[in-house]
This record gives sequence, structure tokens and C-alpha cells, in this order.
Amino acid sequence: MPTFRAPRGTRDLLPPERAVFGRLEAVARDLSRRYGYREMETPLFEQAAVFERGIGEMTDVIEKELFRLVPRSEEGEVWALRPEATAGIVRGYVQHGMHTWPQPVKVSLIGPMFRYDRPQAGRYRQFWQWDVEAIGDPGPAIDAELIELGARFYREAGLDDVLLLLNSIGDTECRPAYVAELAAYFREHAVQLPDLERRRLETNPLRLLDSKDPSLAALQARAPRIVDRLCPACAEHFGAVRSHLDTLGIAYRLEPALVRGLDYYTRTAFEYYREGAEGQQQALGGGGRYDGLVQLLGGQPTPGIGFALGLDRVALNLQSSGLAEGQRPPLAVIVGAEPAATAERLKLATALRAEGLPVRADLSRRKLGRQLEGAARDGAHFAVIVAEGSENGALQLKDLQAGTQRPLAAVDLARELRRAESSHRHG
RNA sequence: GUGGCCUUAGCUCAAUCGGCAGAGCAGCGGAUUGUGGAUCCGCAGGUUGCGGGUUCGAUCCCCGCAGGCCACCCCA
Repeated sequence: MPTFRAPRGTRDLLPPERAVFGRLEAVARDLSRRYGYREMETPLFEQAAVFERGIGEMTDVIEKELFRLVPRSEEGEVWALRPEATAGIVRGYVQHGMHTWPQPVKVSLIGPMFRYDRPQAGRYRQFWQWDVEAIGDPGPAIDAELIELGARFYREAGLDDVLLLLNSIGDTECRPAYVAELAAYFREHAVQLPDLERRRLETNPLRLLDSKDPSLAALQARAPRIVDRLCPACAEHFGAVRSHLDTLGIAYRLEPALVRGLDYYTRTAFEYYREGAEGQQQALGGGGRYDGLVQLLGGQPTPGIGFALGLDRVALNLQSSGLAEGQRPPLAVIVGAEPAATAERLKLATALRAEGLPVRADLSRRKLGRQLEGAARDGAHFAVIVAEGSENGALQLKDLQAGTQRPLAAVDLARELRRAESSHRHG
């Protein structure tokens, strides 16, 4: 019963787990570089209106999950922690006149997002996303490029069995008519609808499509499908996206019920999905086109597309599949039981670190056997034994993996370790 | 936000019918005072999540709260 603990839905990332995140970030940054997306940052909080207007007042993310910050004075502004990255990035695009940059503006962002949800495994109130946006290109080729980028991330991160779900949800031309038709269809059968679903009929009929309520399954199966109601321009766009994906060899599953939870999406919508072991959150990432968002946030009409991938869920899947690796062990541990030689051990370790070598110094007063035990358990390749008389440079270099040991002069140590390190890396 | 299950040492878990709270791992220290990963011995570590109630007596039964998990809701 600790006095304090991390707030509900948040957690500390301790060294082993933080290392997994670090590796995911490295994969994401490398992919950003290769695909020409440049990293940026936005504030962790914005005026609440940025999210309310961008994401949509009626969405769950805004209606019940937004982390609002209460103003400290009457005239204070209402802020909110960001629940996703796109709205803030687009706000920045408009604010900084990025429409004058070469288009499209391709940016990425890695950082924490916040949603006031009820926590569960893989679902946190503070979670991390890698977000990628291409603003200013109407597609459809950029759609396929971006979708392929997301799929590649999972493979390079170590998850091979991530599915891609794909849909088009139309635009302002064709979606209103479709939504009306869908609402009419469900209204005909309103008696069969549970209360929650009946309310949605008025607020957001699209959501009825991906409700998991089993009593809706039959109705959903016979519901009109947006892909059959796309206007010619949207249909052509969607066809081209699919053909580009085929060209790239990207497999996907058409998912007519995929509608996404944010209002700003138009046309292309997609989700990365993995059948979890049990009860795990299965959506690993998702995204879509948002051709009206820039204008909605005060800019000129500008198309855009992006995705957000959940790093926590990828890490969780890696760990449950036993694919997460631990931290790299030190190359060598400097040991020695003579209190008189402690300064010598410290000095030696400092010199090796200055040479760029990862070494640990055992500065404890434990007996030598314990120190070697610790070094071996660290997974260190070598132990450097500093004994009495080492001041004049006589050391023992012990290969913990081979079990061999030989005397070595201090002046030769860095060179020896470096040589072993490089052959170890490539061997 | 709704419903359900769970909470004992740092971690994973025991504790018979309500009767003095235990083990493994991890940590620390030893094993004829200087050589290792799974050898042996020992030490330390607990207000049994928190607060009430029932009882001679509660880890155990009841209520509330908190946290975790599961299914919804929803999504990353």
C-alpha cells in the first residue's frame, strides 16, 4: 500500500518496457526518414475548441473522453489534453502558413495522447502514438503510400500478422444521402433497437454499423453499404487506392462497417488490426483521409491523410508474443574486491566510457565471487579484474562466455574491448 | 458511463471450518578472509489495497471506497 501511486489509467514505463518503446520509436523514426516525413511537436494541450471542432462534438472522444483542464480564473481559456495528434498538427499547419511550403507537407509526431476512458489492458488514459500526416495531396497514390508505410512499421517492429481493414466513407457529396438512407433503414426497424442504438440513430447513424450488439447483426448484414453509394469521384478515388495497394502487394480486407470514430474523416478509412490472444485491444492503429479538416480549423480547403499507431498496443503484443527484447548488456564489468583499488576501477571505467565503450563499474564492497556473479548475470561479455598492484597497469581480462582469462596491460584494454565488441556485433 | 471477477512480501502465489500469515524468485550476508550464471546456509522484507461492520477472535463473512482485469461503450 504505497502512499502514492500513478493515476488511474497511467503507468510507469520501467527500464525493460521503456526499452521496448525506445526500439519502436527508433523503427518509426527510421521509417519517417525513409519515407520523407519530418518530425514535429505540438503542445500536449490545446484550446478545447481545436478538438471539439476538428474531431466533432458528437463523437465519443469529445463527448465523454476529452481531458478538460478547468480554467483558473473566470476569463481563463478552456484547454484540453490532446486525445489524438491530427487536430493539433492541422492547427499548426494553418497557424504557420504551411500551405506556402512545398505540398504535400509530410510530418510525423511521436508522443503521449490522453483520453478519459475506463482503463483496461492496452487501453490507458495516457498512451503513446506514432502519428503520420500528409497534408496537401488529394491522393489517391499518397493514400496507398501512407497505408503501406503503416503496414511496414508493424513488420519491422516484429509483428507479422497484422491485418489491414479498408473502406471508403465518401465525402460531403455522397455521404449525407447515404447517412439519411441508413438512418431510414434502421428507423424502419427501430423497435428492434436497444435504447443506446436508438439514440445513435439521431446523433450518429454510421455508428450503428460497427456496433457489436448481437441483436443488430442481422440488420447490419442487410444494411445499405457506403461503398455501393459512393459518388463517381469518390468511387474513382477508392478504386485507384485499391489498385495502388494491389500494385504494392498490400493485402487488405474490405470492411464496409469500418466507419472510424472521428468526424473529420472522408473517403479512405483504414485500420490495422490483430487478433489478440484474449481480450486484448485489437485495433493497433488506424487512419484516413480528412479533406475538410484544414478548412474546418480556419485554413483554405486542403486535402490531407494520416494515421496514428498505438505504441502501447504494439508493445503489448510484442510482449505477449515473447518478441520483446531486453536491454543490451554492458560489454564489460570492472570488478575488484580491494577497497584500495576502488579509485582505480572508477578511473578505468571512466576512461573506457570516454572511448565510447559501454561498461559498468562494480563499486560495491562485495567479494569478488559475487561481483563476477553479477557481471555474468548482466550478460556482460567480459570482466576486467582490478587487483592490488593494478595501479601500474596490470589487469586480468576475463572472457565470461569462454571462461578464459589472461593478463592485460591497462593501456591495451580499450583496444582489446573495441576489437571484441565489433567482432561480437558482426558475429 | 454499465455489468462482472479480482487485490496476501519488490514479483509470482500458498494459508484446512473464522483460530499466532508461509514458500519460490529477486535483494543482502556467509560457506577455512581473491574467480561467475541453476551448490549450501542464513538475514531482511507484511497494518493481508483502504475504511467501516459482524464476532471472544477476520486474509477468510457483510457494506463502502480505491486500484487492476474482463465484457460492453469505444478506440490506440
